Amino acid sequence: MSLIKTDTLGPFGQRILALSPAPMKEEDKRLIATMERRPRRTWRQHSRLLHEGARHFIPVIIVSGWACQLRELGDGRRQIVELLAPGDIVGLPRRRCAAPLSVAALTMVRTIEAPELRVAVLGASNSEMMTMLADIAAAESDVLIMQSVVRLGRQTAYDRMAHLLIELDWRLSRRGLVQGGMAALPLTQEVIADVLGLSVVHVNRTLQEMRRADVIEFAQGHLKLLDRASLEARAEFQPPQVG
Amino acid sequence: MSLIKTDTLGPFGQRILALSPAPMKEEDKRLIATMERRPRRTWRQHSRLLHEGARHFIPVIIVSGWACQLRELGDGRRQIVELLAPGDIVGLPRRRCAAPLSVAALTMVRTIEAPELRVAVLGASNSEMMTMLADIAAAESDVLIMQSVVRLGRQTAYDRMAHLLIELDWRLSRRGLVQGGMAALPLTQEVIADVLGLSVVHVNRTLQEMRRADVIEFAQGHLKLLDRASLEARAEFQPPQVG
DNA sequence: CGAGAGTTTGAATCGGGTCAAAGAGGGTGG
DNA sequence: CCACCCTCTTTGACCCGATTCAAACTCTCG
Repeated sequence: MSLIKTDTLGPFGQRILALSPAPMKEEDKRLIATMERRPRRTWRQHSRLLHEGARHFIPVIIVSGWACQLRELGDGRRQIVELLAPGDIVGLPRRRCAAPLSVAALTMVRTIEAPELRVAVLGASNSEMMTMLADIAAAESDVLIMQSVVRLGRQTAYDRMAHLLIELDWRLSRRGLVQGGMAALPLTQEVIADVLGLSVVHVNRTLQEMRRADVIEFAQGHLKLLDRASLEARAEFQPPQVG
Repeated sequence: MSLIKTDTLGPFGQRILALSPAPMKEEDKRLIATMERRPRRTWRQHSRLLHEGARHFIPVIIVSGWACQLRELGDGRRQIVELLAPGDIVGLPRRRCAAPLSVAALTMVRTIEAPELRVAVLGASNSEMMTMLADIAAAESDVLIMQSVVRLGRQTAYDRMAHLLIELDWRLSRRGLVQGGMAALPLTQEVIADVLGLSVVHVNRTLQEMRRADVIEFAQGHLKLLDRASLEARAEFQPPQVG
Protein backbone atom coordinates (compact mmCIF):
# COMPACT_ATOMS: atom_id res chain seq x y z
CA MET A 1 0.00 0.00 0.00
CA SER A 2 1.72 3.13 -1.15
CA LEU A 3 1.13 5.90 1.35
CA ILE A 4 1.68 9.19 -0.42
CA LYS A 5 3.31 11.57 1.97
CA THR A 6 2.94 15.26 1.44
CA ASP A 7 6.65 15.59 0.92
CA THR A 8 6.69 13.16 -1.96
CA LEU A 9 4.79 15.75 -3.96
CA GLY A 10 6.70 18.25 -6.05
CA PRO A 11 6.23 21.98 -5.91
CA PHE A 12 3.18 21.70 -8.13
CA GLY A 13 1.43 19.26 -5.82
CA GLN A 14 2.34 21.36 -2.81
CA ARG A 15 0.63 24.32 -4.36
CA ILE A 16 -2.53 22.37 -5.01
CA LEU A 17 -2.48 21.04 -1.48
CA ALA A 18 -2.14 24.55 -0.13
CA LEU A 19 -5.47 25.52 -1.69
CA SER A 20 -7.41 22.95 0.24
CA PRO A 21 -8.89 24.17 3.53
CA ALA A 22 -9.27 20.66 4.96
CA PRO A 23 -6.70 17.87 5.24
CA MET A 24 -6.79 15.65 2.20
CA LYS A 25 -7.66 12.01 1.85
CA GLU A 26 -5.00 9.57 0.68
CA GLU A 27 -7.03 8.96 -2.44
CA ASP A 28 -6.97 12.67 -3.27
CA LYS A 29 -3.25 12.94 -2.74
CA ARG A 30 -2.80 10.06 -5.12
CA LEU A 31 -4.85 11.89 -7.71
CA ILE A 32 -2.70 14.97 -7.33
CA ALA A 33 0.43 12.89 -7.63
CA THR A 34 -0.98 11.54 -10.89
CA MET A 35 -1.66 14.99 -12.19
CA GLU A 36 1.82 16.07 -11.28
CA ARG A 37 3.24 13.46 -13.63
CA ARG A 38 1.29 14.70 -16.63
CA PRO A 39 3.13 16.25 -19.55
CA ARG A 40 3.61 19.99 -19.47
CA ARG A 41 2.48 22.19 -22.27
CA THR A 42 4.55 25.26 -23.06
CA TRP A 43 3.19 28.62 -24.16
CA ARG A 44 5.52 31.28 -25.37
CA GLN A 45 5.28 34.82 -24.11
CA HIS A 46 2.37 36.77 -25.65
CA SER A 47 0.60 33.68 -26.93
CA ARG A 48 -3.05 33.12 -26.10
CA LEU A 49 -4.10 30.32 -23.82
CA LEU A 50 -7.75 31.12 -24.40
CA HIS A 51 -9.65 33.36 -26.78
CA GLU A 52 -12.55 35.63 -26.09
CA GLY A 53 -15.80 33.85 -26.83
CA ALA A 54 -14.27 30.38 -26.74
CA ARG A 55 -16.36 27.54 -25.31
CA HIS A 56 -15.72 24.06 -23.99
CA PHE A 57 -12.19 24.68 -22.85
CA ILE A 58 -10.38 22.12 -20.74
CA PRO A 59 -9.08 23.84 -17.61
CA VAL A 60 -5.32 23.99 -17.22
CA ILE A 61 -3.22 24.73 -14.17
CA ILE A 62 -0.25 27.06 -14.47
CA VAL A 63 2.84 25.22 -13.31
CA SER A 64 5.25 28.07 -13.98
CA GLY A 65 5.12 31.52 -15.49
CA TRP A 66 2.52 34.27 -15.41
CA ALA A 67 -0.55 34.96 -17.53
CA CYS A 68 -3.51 37.32 -17.37
CA GLN A 69 -7.12 37.68 -18.33
CA LEU A 70 -7.53 40.81 -20.37
CA ARG A 71 -9.72 42.84 -22.63
CA GLU A 72 -8.49 44.97 -25.49
CA LEU A 73 -10.38 48.09 -26.49
CA GLY A 74 -10.76 49.44 -29.97
CA ASP A 75 -7.97 52.00 -29.81
CA GLY A 76 -5.30 49.74 -28.34
CA ARG A 77 -5.89 50.50 -24.68
CA ARG A 78 -6.07 47.32 -22.69
CA GLN A 79 -7.21 46.35 -19.24
CA ILE A 80 -5.99 43.34 -17.35
CA VAL A 81 -8.81 41.93 -15.28
CA GLU A 82 -6.89 39.24 -13.45
CA LEU A 83 -3.29 38.21 -13.06
CA LEU A 84 -2.64 34.48 -13.14
CA ALA A 85 0.32 33.13 -11.20
CA PRO A 86 1.80 29.65 -10.82
CA GLY A 87 -0.83 27.42 -9.24
CA ASP A 88 -3.73 29.37 -10.72
CA ILE A 89 -6.33 27.75 -12.91
CA VAL A 90 -7.07 28.97 -16.42
CA GLY A 91 -10.40 28.48 -18.11
CA LEU A 92 -12.50 27.26 -15.28
CA PRO A 93 -15.70 27.13 -17.23
CA ARG A 94 -17.55 29.96 -15.52
CA ARG A 95 -20.49 27.70 -15.39
CA ARG A 96 -22.32 27.99 -18.70
CA CYS A 97 -20.89 30.99 -20.46
CA ALA A 98 -18.57 31.83 -23.29
CA ALA A 99 -15.19 33.14 -22.19
CA PRO A 100 -15.78 36.85 -21.77
CA LEU A 101 -12.07 37.66 -21.97
CA SER A 102 -8.97 36.20 -23.47
CA VAL A 103 -6.04 34.83 -21.53
CA ALA A 104 -2.51 35.77 -22.58
CA ALA A 105 0.89 34.55 -21.43
CA LEU A 106 2.87 37.38 -19.86
CA THR A 107 6.01 35.25 -19.66
CA MET A 108 6.79 31.81 -20.91
CA VAL A 109 4.16 29.62 -19.29
CA ARG A 110 4.03 25.93 -18.55
CA THR A 111 0.70 24.23 -17.85
CA ILE A 112 -0.87 20.85 -17.31
CA GLU A 113 -4.39 19.89 -18.22
CA ALA A 114 -6.87 19.30 -15.44
CA PRO A 115 -10.12 18.03 -16.92
CA GLU A 116 -11.20 16.93 -13.45
CA LEU A 117 -11.62 20.59 -12.53
CA ARG A 118 -14.38 20.96 -15.04
CA VAL A 119 -17.56 21.19 -13.09
CA ALA A 120 -20.16 18.93 -14.64
CA VAL A 121 -23.00 21.05 -15.91
CA LEU A 122 -25.44 19.29 -13.66
CA GLY A 123 -24.53 17.04 -10.81
CA ALA A 124 -21.29 15.74 -9.42
CA SER A 125 -18.01 15.25 -11.25
CA ASN A 126 -15.56 12.45 -10.68
CA SER A 127 -13.70 13.68 -7.62
CA GLU A 128 -15.34 15.49 -4.73
CA MET A 129 -12.12 17.16 -3.84
CA MET A 130 -11.51 18.47 -7.32
CA THR A 131 -15.00 19.93 -7.42
CA MET A 132 -14.27 21.63 -4.16
CA LEU A 133 -10.97 23.00 -5.38
CA ALA A 134 -12.57 24.37 -8.53
CA ASP A 135 -15.25 25.88 -6.37
CA ILE A 136 -12.82 27.54 -4.03
CA ALA A 137 -10.62 28.82 -6.80
CA ALA A 138 -13.60 30.32 -8.59
CA ALA A 139 -14.95 31.95 -5.44
CA GLU A 140 -11.55 33.38 -4.65
CA SER A 141 -11.10 34.83 -8.08
CA ASP A 142 -14.59 36.33 -7.92
CA VAL A 143 -13.77 38.11 -4.71
CA LEU A 144 -10.46 39.38 -6.03
CA ILE A 145 -12.15 40.78 -9.11
CA MET A 146 -14.73 42.57 -6.98
CA GLN A 147 -11.90 44.04 -4.98
CA SER A 148 -10.30 45.31 -8.10
CA VAL A 149 -13.51 47.14 -8.94
CA VAL A 150 -13.14 49.01 -5.68
CA ARG A 151 -9.45 49.55 -6.34
CA LEU A 152 -10.05 51.04 -9.76
CA GLY A 153 -13.12 52.99 -8.80
CA ARG A 154 -12.14 54.65 -5.58
CA GLN A 155 -8.42 54.47 -4.89
CA THR A 156 -5.52 56.73 -5.80
CA ALA A 157 -2.54 55.50 -7.74
CA TYR A 158 -0.52 54.93 -4.59
CA ASP A 159 -3.32 53.08 -2.85
CA ARG A 160 -4.00 50.93 -5.88
CA MET A 161 -0.38 49.93 -6.05
CA ALA A 162 -0.32 49.10 -2.36
CA HIS A 163 -3.48 47.06 -2.80
CA LEU A 164 -2.04 45.11 -5.70
CA LEU A 165 1.27 44.39 -4.02
CA ILE A 166 -0.44 43.19 -0.86
CA GLU A 167 -2.81 41.05 -2.91
CA LEU A 168 0.02 39.43 -4.83
CA ASP A 169 2.08 38.89 -1.72
CA TRP A 170 -0.91 37.21 -0.12
CA ARG A 171 -1.59 34.98 -3.11
CA LEU A 172 2.02 33.97 -3.56
CA SER A 173 2.66 33.38 0.14
CA ARG A 174 -0.02 30.77 0.51
CA ARG A 175 1.49 28.88 -2.38
CA GLY A 176 4.91 28.90 -0.86
CA LEU A 177 6.25 31.24 -3.51
CA VAL A 178 7.66 33.78 -1.08
CA GLN A 179 10.98 32.98 0.52
CA GLY A 180 12.49 35.30 3.07
CA GLY A 181 9.92 37.95 2.25
CA MET A 182 11.06 37.91 -1.37
CA ALA A 183 8.78 36.92 -4.24
CA ALA A 184 9.53 36.49 -7.92
CA LEU A 185 7.32 38.94 -9.80
CA PRO A 186 8.37 38.99 -13.45
CA LEU A 187 5.95 41.74 -14.45
CA THR A 188 6.88 44.81 -16.44
CA GLN A 189 5.63 48.17 -15.34
CA GLU A 190 3.45 48.22 -18.41
CA VAL A 191 1.64 45.11 -17.21
CA ILE A 192 1.15 46.65 -13.80
CA ALA A 193 -0.20 49.75 -15.49
CA ASP A 194 -2.74 47.66 -17.36
CA VAL A 195 -3.84 46.04 -14.14
CA LEU A 196 -4.18 49.28 -12.21
CA GLY A 197 -5.65 51.39 -14.99
CA LEU A 198 -2.69 53.80 -14.90
CA SER A 199 -0.07 54.94 -17.39
CA VAL A 200 3.35 53.30 -17.39
CA VAL A 201 4.93 56.58 -16.48
CA HIS A 202 2.78 56.98 -13.43
CA VAL A 203 3.35 53.41 -12.33
CA ASN A 204 7.05 54.11 -12.47
CA ARG A 205 6.76 57.24 -10.36
CA THR A 206 4.56 55.49 -7.83
CA LEU A 207 6.97 52.59 -7.45
CA GLN A 208 9.81 55.00 -6.96
CA GLU A 209 7.90 56.87 -4.33
CA MET A 210 7.47 53.59 -2.49
CA ARG A 211 11.11 52.74 -2.88
CA ARG A 212 12.28 56.13 -1.68
CA ALA A 213 10.08 55.72 1.39
CA ASP A 214 11.64 52.28 2.03
CA VAL A 215 8.25 50.64 1.78
CA ILE A 216 9.19 48.14 -0.89
CA GLU A 217 12.13 46.73 -2.76
CA PHE A 218 11.34 45.88 -6.35
CA ALA A 219 14.02 45.19 -8.92
CA GLN A 220 15.05 42.47 -11.34
CA GLY A 221 11.58 41.03 -11.15
CA HIS A 222 11.75 40.47 -7.42
CA LEU A 223 9.50 42.09 -4.87
CA LYS A 224 9.99 42.50 -1.15
CA LEU A 225 7.58 44.29 1.14
CA LEU A 226 9.66 46.21 3.67
CA ASP A 227 6.88 47.99 5.50
CA ARG A 228 3.78 45.90 5.27
CA ALA A 229 1.89 47.91 7.88
CA SER A 230 2.24 51.10 5.91
CA LEU A 231 1.08 49.38 2.74
CA GLU A 232 -1.88 47.75 4.43
CA ALA A 233 -3.00 51.07 5.85
CA ARG A 234 -3.35 52.42 2.34
CA ALA A 235 -4.54 49.31 0.55
CA GLU A 236 -7.64 48.31 2.52
CA PHE A 237 -7.12 44.82 1.11
CA GLN A 238 -9.29 42.10 2.58
CA PRO A 239 -8.23 38.56 1.81
CA PRO A 240 -11.11 36.46 0.43
CA GLN A 241 -12.68 34.35 3.14
CA VAL A 242 -13.34 31.15 1.37
CA GLY A 243 -13.91 27.62 2.61
CA MET B 1 -54.92 18.97 -15.39
CA SER B 2 -54.02 22.59 -14.86
CA LEU B 3 -51.99 23.82 -17.79
CA ILE B 4 -50.12 26.93 -16.72
CA LYS B 5 -49.98 29.30 -19.61
CA THR B 6 -47.25 31.84 -19.79
CA ASP B 7 -49.77 34.61 -19.60
CA THR B 8 -51.18 33.43 -16.32
CA LEU B 9 -47.93 34.45 -14.72
CA GLY B 10 -47.61 37.91 -13.27
CA PRO B 11 -44.81 40.33 -14.08
CA PHE B 12 -42.55 38.54 -11.64
CA GLY B 13 -42.97 35.18 -13.32
CA GLN B 14 -42.49 36.76 -16.72
CA ARG B 15 -39.16 38.11 -15.63
CA ILE B 16 -38.00 34.74 -14.43
CA LEU B 17 -39.17 33.14 -17.64
CA ALA B 18 -37.20 35.68 -19.64
CA LEU B 19 -33.97 34.50 -18.05
CA SER B 20 -34.33 30.98 -19.35
CA PRO B 21 -32.63 30.27 -22.67
CA ALA B 22 -34.75 27.21 -23.39
CA PRO B 23 -38.52 26.81 -23.33
CA MET B 24 -39.68 25.70 -19.93
CA LYS B 25 -41.37 22.52 -18.86
CA GLU B 26 -44.88 22.67 -17.44
CA GLU B 27 -43.55 21.49 -14.14
CA ASP B 28 -41.12 24.39 -14.03
CA LYS B 29 -43.76 26.93 -14.86
CA ARG B 30 -45.82 25.56 -12.03
CA LEU B 31 -42.90 26.04 -9.67
CA ILE B 32 -42.54 29.63 -10.76
CA ALA B 33 -46.24 30.20 -10.30
CA THR B 34 -45.84 28.88 -6.77
CA MET B 35 -42.97 31.21 -6.08
CA GLU B 36 -44.95 34.10 -7.40
CA ARG B 37 -47.55 33.54 -4.73
CA ARG B 38 -45.07 33.72 -1.88
CA PRO B 39 -45.25 36.60 0.59
CA ARG B 40 -43.15 39.66 -0.21
CA ARG B 41 -40.66 41.04 2.21
CA THR B 42 -40.18 44.80 2.28
CA TRP B 43 -36.88 46.59 2.83
CA ARG B 44 -36.83 50.30 3.36
CA GLN B 45 -34.41 52.51 1.49
CA HIS B 46 -30.84 52.35 2.84
CA SER B 47 -31.44 49.15 4.77
CA ARG B 48 -29.10 46.19 4.32
CA LEU B 49 -30.29 43.02 2.67
CA LEU B 50 -26.98 41.33 3.35
CA HIS B 51 -23.94 42.17 5.40
CA GLU B 52 -20.29 41.82 4.50
CA GLY B 53 -18.98 38.53 5.81
CA ALA B 54 -22.41 36.96 6.23
CA ARG B 55 -22.78 33.25 5.50
CA HIS B 56 -25.65 30.86 4.82
CA PHE B 57 -27.97 33.38 3.32
CA ILE B 58 -31.15 32.30 1.60
CA PRO B 59 -31.21 33.85 -1.88
CA VAL B 60 -33.98 36.35 -2.54
CA ILE B 61 -35.29 37.70 -5.80
CA ILE B 62 -36.00 41.40 -6.14
CA VAL B 63 -39.61 41.86 -7.16
CA SER B 64 -39.52 45.63 -7.19
CA GLY B 65 -37.07 48.38 -6.34
CA TRP B 66 -33.32 48.69 -6.73
CA ALA B 67 -30.40 47.58 -4.60
CA CYS B 68 -26.65 47.35 -4.97
CA GLN B 69 -23.63 45.44 -3.84
CA LEU B 70 -21.13 47.85 -2.40
CA ARG B 71 -18.00 48.32 -0.41
CA GLU B 72 -17.34 51.23 1.93
CA LEU B 73 -13.80 52.46 2.44
CA GLY B 74 -12.38 53.86 5.66
CA ASP B 75 -12.83 57.52 4.81
CA GLY B 76 -16.41 57.35 3.60
CA ARG B 77 -15.72 56.84 -0.07
CA ARG B 78 -17.81 54.02 -1.42
CA GLN B 79 -17.85 51.92 -4.56
CA ILE B 80 -20.86 50.16 -5.92
CA VAL B 81 -19.81 46.90 -7.51
CA GLU B 82 -23.12 45.83 -8.94
CA LEU B 83 -26.54 47.36 -9.38
CA LEU B 84 -29.45 45.05 -8.66
CA ALA B 85 -32.70 45.63 -10.49
CA PRO B 86 -36.11 43.99 -10.34
CA GLY B 87 -35.69 40.32 -11.30
CA ASP B 88 -32.11 40.14 -10.01
CA ILE B 89 -31.07 37.67 -7.37
CA VAL B 90 -29.47 38.72 -4.11
CA GLY B 91 -27.15 36.50 -2.14
CA LEU B 92 -26.56 33.70 -4.57
CA PRO B 93 -24.11 31.88 -2.40
CA ARG B 94 -20.99 32.46 -4.45
CA ARG B 95 -20.25 28.85 -3.99
CA ARG B 96 -18.46 28.46 -0.68
CA CYS B 97 -17.45 31.92 0.43
CA ALA B 98 -18.47 34.58 2.90
CA ALA B 99 -20.23 37.53 1.33
CA PRO B 100 -17.39 39.81 0.28
CA LEU B 101 -19.63 42.87 0.06
CA SER B 102 -22.82 44.10 1.60
CA VAL B 103 -26.07 44.65 -0.27
CA ALA B 104 -28.03 47.84 0.35
CA ALA B 105 -31.48 48.94 -0.80
CA LEU B 106 -31.25 52.04 -2.99
CA THR B 107 -35.00 52.48 -3.01
CA MET B 108 -37.74 50.69 -1.21
CA VAL B 109 -37.31 47.06 -2.21
CA ARG B 110 -39.66 44.12 -2.23
CA THR B 111 -38.31 40.57 -2.37
CA ILE B 112 -39.36 36.96 -2.18
CA GLU B 113 -37.28 34.12 -0.87
CA ALA B 114 -36.00 31.55 -3.31
CA PRO B 115 -34.27 28.76 -1.42
CA GLU B 116 -34.41 26.61 -4.54
CA LEU B 117 -31.78 28.87 -6.09
CA ARG B 118 -29.29 27.80 -3.49
CA VAL B 119 -26.86 25.52 -5.25
CA ALA B 120 -26.32 22.43 -3.14
CA VAL B 121 -22.70 22.35 -2.10
CA LEU B 122 -22.17 19.03 -3.82
CA GLY B 123 -24.54 17.44 -6.25
CA ALA B 124 -27.93 18.37 -7.60
CA SER B 125 -30.56 20.50 -5.91
CA ASN B 126 -34.28 19.98 -6.11
CA SER B 127 -35.07 21.52 -9.47
CA GLU B 128 -32.86 21.25 -12.54
CA MET B 129 -34.25 24.41 -13.93
CA MET B 130 -33.62 26.41 -10.79
CA THR B 131 -30.02 25.23 -10.73
CA MET B 132 -29.69 26.34 -14.30
CA LEU B 133 -31.20 29.73 -13.58
CA ALA B 134 -28.88 30.28 -10.63
CA ASP B 135 -26.02 29.24 -12.85
CA ILE B 136 -26.93 31.61 -15.60
CA ALA B 137 -27.57 34.51 -13.27
CA ALA B 138 -24.21 33.99 -11.60
CA ALA B 139 -22.36 33.74 -14.89
CA GLU B 140 -24.03 36.85 -16.17
CA SER B 141 -23.19 38.84 -13.10
CA ASP B 142 -19.58 37.64 -13.31
CA VAL B 143 -19.28 38.89 -16.83
CA LEU B 144 -20.85 42.23 -15.98
CA ILE B 145 -18.44 42.72 -13.12
CA MET B 146 -15.49 41.96 -15.37
CA GLN B 147 -16.79 44.52 -17.80
CA SER B 148 -16.96 47.07 -15.08
CA VAL B 149 -13.29 46.48 -14.36
CA VAL B 150 -12.58 47.50 -17.94
CA ARG B 151 -14.96 50.41 -17.65
CA LEU B 152 -13.30 51.75 -14.52
CA GLY B 153 -9.77 51.02 -15.60
CA ARG B 154 -9.66 52.28 -19.14
CA GLN B 155 -12.62 54.43 -20.04
CA THR B 156 -13.27 58.15 -19.76
CA ALA B 157 -16.21 59.54 -17.84
CA TYR B 158 -18.31 59.87 -20.98
CA ASP B 159 -17.52 56.35 -22.14
CA ARG B 160 -18.20 54.90 -18.72
CA MET B 161 -21.57 56.57 -18.63
CA ALA B 162 -22.42 55.30 -22.09
CA HIS B 163 -21.33 51.82 -21.06
CA LEU B 164 -23.50 51.87 -17.96
CA LEU B 165 -26.57 53.19 -19.71
CA ILE B 166 -26.29 50.60 -22.46
CA GLU B 167 -25.76 47.87 -19.90
CA LEU B 168 -28.81 48.88 -17.90
CA ASP B 169 -30.93 49.26 -20.99
CA TRP B 170 -29.88 45.77 -22.03
CA ARG B 171 -30.62 44.25 -18.65
CA LEU B 172 -33.96 45.94 -18.27
CA SER B 173 -35.10 45.24 -21.83
CA ARG B 174 -34.79 41.50 -21.52
CA ARG B 175 -36.97 41.61 -18.43
CA GLY B 176 -39.65 43.58 -20.15
CA LEU B 177 -38.96 46.68 -18.09
CA VAL B 178 -38.52 49.02 -21.04
CA GLN B 179 -41.68 50.32 -22.68
CA GLY B 180 -41.48 52.52 -25.71
CA GLY B 181 -37.76 52.94 -25.23
CA MET B 182 -38.38 54.32 -21.76
CA ALA B 183 -37.11 52.64 -18.60
CA ALA B 184 -37.69 53.50 -14.96
CA LEU B 185 -34.30 54.21 -13.43
CA PRO B 186 -34.80 55.60 -9.94
CA LEU B 187 -31.10 56.24 -9.30
CA THR B 188 -29.67 59.46 -7.98
CA GLN B 189 -26.61 60.92 -9.62
CA GLU B 190 -24.71 60.10 -6.47
CA VAL B 191 -25.47 56.42 -6.93
CA ILE B 192 -24.33 56.59 -10.53
CA ALA B 193 -21.17 58.32 -9.35
CA ASP B 194 -20.49 55.46 -6.95
CA VAL B 195 -20.95 52.95 -9.75
CA LEU B 196 -18.71 54.75 -12.20
CA GLY B 197 -16.02 55.85 -9.78
CA LEU B 198 -16.69 59.52 -10.50
CA SER B 199 -17.74 62.56 -8.46
CA VAL B 200 -21.39 63.56 -8.41
CA VAL B 201 -20.51 66.84 -10.04
CA HIS B 202 -18.85 65.17 -12.95
CA VAL B 203 -21.69 62.71 -13.39
CA ASN B 204 -23.99 65.65 -13.65
CA ARG B 205 -21.88 67.40 -16.26
CA THR B 206 -21.55 64.20 -18.27
CA LEU B 207 -25.29 63.56 -18.26
CA GLN B 208 -25.88 67.10 -19.40
CA GLU B 209 -23.42 66.73 -22.20
CA MET B 210 -25.36 63.69 -23.36
CA ARG B 211 -28.65 65.51 -23.06
CA ARG B 212 -27.41 68.54 -24.95
CA ALA B 213 -26.22 66.23 -27.75
CA ASP B 214 -29.68 64.62 -27.83
CA VAL B 215 -28.19 61.24 -27.04
CA ILE B 216 -30.33 60.52 -24.01
CA GLU B 217 -33.34 61.74 -22.13
CA PHE B 218 -33.04 61.28 -18.40
CA ALA B 219 -35.32 63.01 -15.93
CA GLN B 220 -37.71 62.13 -13.13
CA GLY B 221 -36.05 58.78 -12.80
CA HIS B 222 -36.80 57.78 -16.36
CA LEU B 223 -34.24 57.02 -19.02
CA LYS B 224 -34.61 56.94 -22.76
CA LEU B 225 -31.77 56.26 -25.18
CA LEU B 226 -32.27 58.56 -28.15
CA ASP B 227 -29.12 57.72 -30.09
CA ARG B 228 -28.13 54.20 -29.26
CA ALA B 229 -25.59 53.96 -32.06
CA SER B 230 -23.62 56.90 -30.76
CA LEU B 231 -23.66 55.46 -27.25
CA GLU B 232 -22.60 52.02 -28.40
CA ALA B 233 -19.69 53.46 -30.33
CA ARG B 234 -18.27 54.87 -27.12
CA ALA B 235 -19.30 52.16 -24.70
CA GLU B 236 -17.75 49.04 -26.21
CA PHE B 237 -20.30 47.07 -24.24
CA GLN B 238 -20.53 43.39 -25.02
CA PRO B 239 -23.60 41.63 -23.68
CA PRO B 240 -22.73 38.47 -21.75
CA GLN B 241 -23.10 35.39 -23.90
CA VAL B 242 -24.55 32.92 -21.53
CA GLY B 243 -26.51 29.73 -22.06
C1' DC C 1 -45.47 76.50 2.58
C1' DG C 2 -41.26 74.92 4.35
C1' DA C 3 -37.53 71.57 4.56
C1' DG C 4 -34.50 68.31 2.95
C1' DA C 5 -32.75 65.78 -0.71
C1' DG C 6 -31.14 66.03 -5.19
C1' DT C 7 -29.41 68.80 -9.16
C1' DT C 8 -26.95 72.43 -11.36
C1' DT C 9 -23.33 76.02 -12.01
C1' DG C 10 -18.83 78.29 -11.53
C1' DA C 11 -13.95 78.76 -10.13
C1' DA C 12 -9.82 76.95 -8.54
C1' DT C 13 -6.95 72.98 -8.09
C1' DC C 14 -4.66 68.59 -8.72
C1' DG C 15 -3.80 63.85 -9.89
C1' DG C 16 -2.47 61.52 -13.48
C1' DG C 17 -1.87 61.40 -18.70
C1' DT C 18 0.81 62.47 -22.75
C1' DC C 19 4.84 63.42 -25.27
C1' DA C 20 9.58 63.16 -25.86
C1' DA C 21 14.02 61.79 -24.99
C1' DA C 22 17.58 59.91 -22.29
C1' DG C 23 19.49 55.87 -19.45
C1' DA C 24 20.04 50.68 -18.35
C1' DG C 25 20.01 46.09 -18.85
C1' DG C 26 20.40 41.89 -21.13
C1' DG C 27 20.57 39.02 -25.11
C1' DT C 28 22.80 38.04 -29.71
C1' DG C 29 26.08 37.65 -33.11
C1' DG C 30 30.42 38.86 -34.99
C1' DC D 1 34.75 40.11 -25.42
C1' DC D 2 32.74 43.76 -27.30
C1' DA D 3 29.24 46.21 -30.12
C1' DC D 4 24.67 46.44 -31.14
C1' DC D 5 19.86 46.32 -30.52
C1' DC D 6 15.68 45.84 -28.40
C1' DT D 7 12.94 46.19 -24.49
C1' DC D 8 12.17 48.22 -20.24
C1' DT D 9 12.88 52.01 -17.00
C1' DT D 10 13.48 56.67 -15.78
C1' DT D 11 13.10 61.80 -16.03
C1' DG D 12 11.25 66.37 -17.35
C1' DA D 13 7.76 69.57 -19.17
C1' DC D 14 3.30 70.41 -20.24
C1' DC D 15 -1.57 69.53 -20.39
C1' DC D 16 -6.21 67.98 -19.45
C1' DG D 17 -9.90 65.37 -17.28
C1' DA D 18 -11.87 65.09 -13.19
C1' DT D 19 -12.15 66.58 -8.22
C1' DT D 20 -13.18 69.85 -4.75
C1' DC D 21 -15.45 73.55 -2.66
C1' DA D 22 -19.13 76.55 -2.45
C1' DA D 23 -23.38 78.35 -3.46
C1' DA D 24 -27.73 78.62 -5.89
C1' DC D 25 -31.54 76.36 -7.74
C1' DT D 26 -35.50 72.88 -8.02
C1' DC D 27 -37.97 69.39 -6.99
C1' DT D 28 -41.02 66.58 -4.01
C1' DC D 29 -43.39 65.52 -0.18
C1' DG D 30 -45.16 66.10 4.49
